[in-house]
Amino acid sequence: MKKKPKIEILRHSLSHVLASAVYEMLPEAKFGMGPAIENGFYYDFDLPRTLISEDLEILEEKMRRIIAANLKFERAYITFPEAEKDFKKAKQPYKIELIKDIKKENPKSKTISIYRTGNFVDLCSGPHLESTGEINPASFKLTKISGAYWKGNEKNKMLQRIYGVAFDSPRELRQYLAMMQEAEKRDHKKLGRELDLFSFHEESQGSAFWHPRGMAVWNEIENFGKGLRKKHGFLEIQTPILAKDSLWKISGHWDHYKDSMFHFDAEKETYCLKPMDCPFNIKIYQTKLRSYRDLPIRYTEIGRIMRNEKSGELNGLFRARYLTQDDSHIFCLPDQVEKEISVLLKMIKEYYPTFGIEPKFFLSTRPDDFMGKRSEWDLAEKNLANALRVEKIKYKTKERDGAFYGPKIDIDIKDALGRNWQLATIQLDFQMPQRFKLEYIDKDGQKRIPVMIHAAIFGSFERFIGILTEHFAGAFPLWLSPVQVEVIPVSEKFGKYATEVQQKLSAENIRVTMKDASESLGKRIREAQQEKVNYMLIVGEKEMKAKTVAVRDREKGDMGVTKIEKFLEKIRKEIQDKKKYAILSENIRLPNELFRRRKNFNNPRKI
RNA sequence: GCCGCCCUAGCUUAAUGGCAGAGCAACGGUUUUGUAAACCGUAGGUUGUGGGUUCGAAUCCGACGGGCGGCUCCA
Repeated sequence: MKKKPKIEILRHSLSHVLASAVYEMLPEAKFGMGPAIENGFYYDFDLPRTLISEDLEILEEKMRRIIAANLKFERAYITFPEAEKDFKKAKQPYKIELIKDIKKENPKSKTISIYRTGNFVDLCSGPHLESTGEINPASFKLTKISGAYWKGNEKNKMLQRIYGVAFDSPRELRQYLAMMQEAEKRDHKKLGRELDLFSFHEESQGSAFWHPRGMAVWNEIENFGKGLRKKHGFLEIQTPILAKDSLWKISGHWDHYKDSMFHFDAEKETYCLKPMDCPFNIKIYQTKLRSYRDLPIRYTEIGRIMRNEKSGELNGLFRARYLTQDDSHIFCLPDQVEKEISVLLKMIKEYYPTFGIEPKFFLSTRPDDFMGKRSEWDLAEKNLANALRVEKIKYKTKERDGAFYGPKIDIDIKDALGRNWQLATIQLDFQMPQRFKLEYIDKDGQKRIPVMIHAAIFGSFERFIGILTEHFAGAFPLWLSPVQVEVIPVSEKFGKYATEVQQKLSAENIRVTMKDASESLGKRIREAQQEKVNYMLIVGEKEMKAKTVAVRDREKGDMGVTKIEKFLEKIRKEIQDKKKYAILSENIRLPNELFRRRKNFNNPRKI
């Protein structure tokens, strides 16, 4: 068995200490589970009263006292009947349930492990530290209270969960807390407002309103994605947003997702706003008889879809009710599957590095509510795994996380706060073609059923732009930037020349603005910096006479004077290269690194 | 949807049961600026909405709306 890293043992031990402190405060507490997690730990309790945030301070204090008392984590093994008896006596129904579960999973094992510290005893597989004294009392902190369903099941009772963060040293804890504070500054909802990219309104919950500057980013991404698809033989289509329920009944979505589909009745029919594009793509496939020679057919669509996500699940651009997918559907022969998947994987490998984002691959396997035959699923999962192997892609498996109609390869990425979000997805589907009775005429003149592949390269425009905004902390690389250049005349006398410069750039499709001289030069530069404009062109007496511009780089500051044509040439190349700022491109994977760099990098002078 | 927290001007916020106040932004004027905040003034509020408690509510209580952090879900 792999030995657990020390930090994990520390975190796990702290969850035990937390439970012990809760026991001290509320002896009638019923205990759930308390594991170590990334950056810390939590413990679930069924308590006689609701916790408030002051309770966290009290509990922290109690924990510190337990640590100071240097109590031993005493381990003992007792038999299952003994365990059941003891925890029954202690009125711990959740522990009894756990004991029964463990017995069921390990019918051969005779004993079960418990831990004692002071007069608190908990069921726990360990390992823990030797004693509480090994914990540095300044290297952990209780952070939040939330609800959590017992065993993660919505139908079970909701328990109160206490979260804590913990590190080896107080220094690391301080770093982590500071980093989270920094991360809040790059929250896409905040930056979206500050940079005038998009807004949300209570009348249209969960749906972004895109402002002109946000559309600049959107359009660049759209064009980039379309270009990539065109290169790989995809044909663009567009389908409606509305269809009768009959279509969704055939596809199976009605049965699986009726509650989270928007639908309404009109003229004795029920209509649904589309939560998916696939059935519509299928309708286009079905408009003629297809030959094996026609396959693969690769459709791509900017799909505007609506899902009635539960209100508590919404989260800015990351989880929206109205979203826009960069959707693709491939209809192919069974022996073309692996190659098609490979092409999609290649596209993903080509796409993400452009933004300095490293995709993390997951293979999601057959869920419990799957449709179709096990043998088809086994084959589909094998196809996906093979394609991943051929492309030499490292991946992890997400057991039972596939779509109801097929297994999938997902690409996840972390946001500024370290939360994972799914972006790309490739789904292999033998079910929809059967349900919709799709066919093609094979070599031998027989009708056969094609295979369908669903894929999105970056998932949704909304989520992807949200991730990008946080990734770059709003300082977009030139090709994506809402405002690429701002012309700033030193005084009104040079307004005419500044306009001339602006027009010259604008004619080259550069996104350029100009600020007239009603404010001081310093202030206008400051504003442009805050708007994260990539280049400022300052023009005055000297520049006007010599037909030059003084270039100020958003990151590097004053870059000296140059001819307009020369500047144009430089940025044209920078845009073409989709050059990214190295400093900002790696931050998502390296939180500590990020914090250090941000300090140096985002350097508005202290005012 | 569930648990907890939050909502004061466009933004950031002050006032914790007793006159809703400031900074930035906006607008008007003066200034015409050389690389991160010129100066003076004006306007902007049913304190998310609608109830209750109170002599008196931004403040206390419950309802609704919206948001945030979790949970659940994510085709």
